[in-house]
Amino acid sequence: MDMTESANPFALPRSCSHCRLGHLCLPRACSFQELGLLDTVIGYQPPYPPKQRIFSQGSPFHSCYVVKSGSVKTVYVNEQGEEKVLGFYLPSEMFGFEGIFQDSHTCSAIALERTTICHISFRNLEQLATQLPSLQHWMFRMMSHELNILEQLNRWLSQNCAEERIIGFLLDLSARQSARNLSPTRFRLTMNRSDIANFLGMALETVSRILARLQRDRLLDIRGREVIINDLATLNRFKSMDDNANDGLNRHLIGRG
Amino acid sequence: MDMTESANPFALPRSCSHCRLGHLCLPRACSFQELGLLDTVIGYQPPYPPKQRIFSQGSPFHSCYVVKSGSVKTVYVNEQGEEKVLGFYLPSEMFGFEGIFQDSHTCSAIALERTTICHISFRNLEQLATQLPSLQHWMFRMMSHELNILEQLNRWLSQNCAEERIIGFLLDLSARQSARNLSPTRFRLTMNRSDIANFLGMALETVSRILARLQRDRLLDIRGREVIINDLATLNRFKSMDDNANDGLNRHLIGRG
DNA sequence: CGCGCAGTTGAGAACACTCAAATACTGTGG
DNA sequence: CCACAGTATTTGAGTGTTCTCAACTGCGCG
Repeated sequence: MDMTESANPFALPRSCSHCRLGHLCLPRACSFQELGLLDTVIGYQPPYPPKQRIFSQGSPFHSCYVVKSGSVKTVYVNEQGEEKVLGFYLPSEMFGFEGIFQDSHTCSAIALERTTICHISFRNLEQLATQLPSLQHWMFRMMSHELNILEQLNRWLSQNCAEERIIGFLLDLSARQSARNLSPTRFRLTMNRSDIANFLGMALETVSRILARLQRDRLLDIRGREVIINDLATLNRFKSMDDNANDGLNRHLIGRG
Repeated sequence: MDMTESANPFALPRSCSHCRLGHLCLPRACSFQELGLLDTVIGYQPPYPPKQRIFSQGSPFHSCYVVKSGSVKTVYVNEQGEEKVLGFYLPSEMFGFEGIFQDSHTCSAIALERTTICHISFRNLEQLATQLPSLQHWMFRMMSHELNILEQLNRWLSQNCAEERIIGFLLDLSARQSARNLSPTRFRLTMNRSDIANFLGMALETVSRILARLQRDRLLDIRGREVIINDLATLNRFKSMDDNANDGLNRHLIGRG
């Protein structure tokens, strides 16, 4: 215990100033002098174990959240009890501000694995934002970014066939890996087939079949949840049928931040 | 010319303080004393004729926009030149802040009929927001609202069959009519079948066929673009298969604000 | 070692799509 | 005011992607 942050990804960071993800996160909006102020709005919790909820649909909105390590899915449950997976969040990605509007969360957030989260008091963040115009602007940009991602996802889901959606999903994950300096061609899916299918609006059997086909065509290798992308170029050609915008921070081509 | 605002819906308003849509719009965020400040960030233009663009995909982002009268669609065009209709906007509804993130618009906005628009300088609005915390909060809420709408739309598009999507679309329009004190059961579609189909992610023939079926079942009457909803209760039963959130301001059940 | 969950594979059915043609509207000019 | 061109909408027939149901395999954990 008490290892340095870089040695133990689950260690609680002392401060935003020392966070390795700072270049992708709130500190980006602040000058060096302002960085200390961020720590006044951010809280830390011990890691969440797999399947644990960070917040629940309908619960009061107090905070936004940033994934520090691990991954998270957000889920909406309707009156019939049917689940809809709304998105997946990887380290440095922020979620929870869907709750601002109604002052309560419209979905639940659930850890997909052992996951560390920074909690950002929204009330305090808002107050700080009135004093730091660059922070205010950064927040508007983040929310606008989320809008862009959702619009792109809408396009994706309503215009593309099952195969294109799956390829887009994998390439999105790949790009988000890259943004964090991880391999864009080798990674582990932290969600199961059912979550992927639900997120992409198709049957889980379809996901399975299409992944098998892509593997047969040697475009990728997938064993369980381990993915190795063999032919990024060809896959990109499938995908680039649609995309030309929203690459501002080299994140989230489709899917969620 | 120079008629009072209520007599001529296309007359340029003198100020937000006198706008009939104030209870649904920015003035809602301001105290009486602050109302005057709003006028410093808002500009007016002569009405846009049908099919005219309010802004174009890729153009620099300067303003957000509110529909004062008429209606607007937003459209994304991909590399192949295929269009995707992203949303429809009715009076009091705000659009354009998808452009904040990249500082340029990621879609085009096009008037569907003769339409009056209020232009809100975003730079000025941001500056004003640092001085009026309630305005800042209102903006966060509006953007969060847009997120809610898009997430709901995502759910709708990926979980529901064609018939349910069309019913949801009509009921959404109906609810938005209500919010402006117009009849929820009789209204005119300002977009063509192709736009509806594109927005809902289906073929226009499917829209046509399903509307014919709903008419045959006496749930509604539709002649061209004139809609009369006969059996709101039954239609709602179809739709309420899914919804229980996002009714905060009694607007946009699906579709866009 | 076996139970349970996750994932794969197969067969048949259904919904929505495409192509094609007919009909109804809209706006314009004579 | 009517005729006409062009567009919008409806309707039909056949096809295809994806879904559902069902059985089977593999993996992890107690």
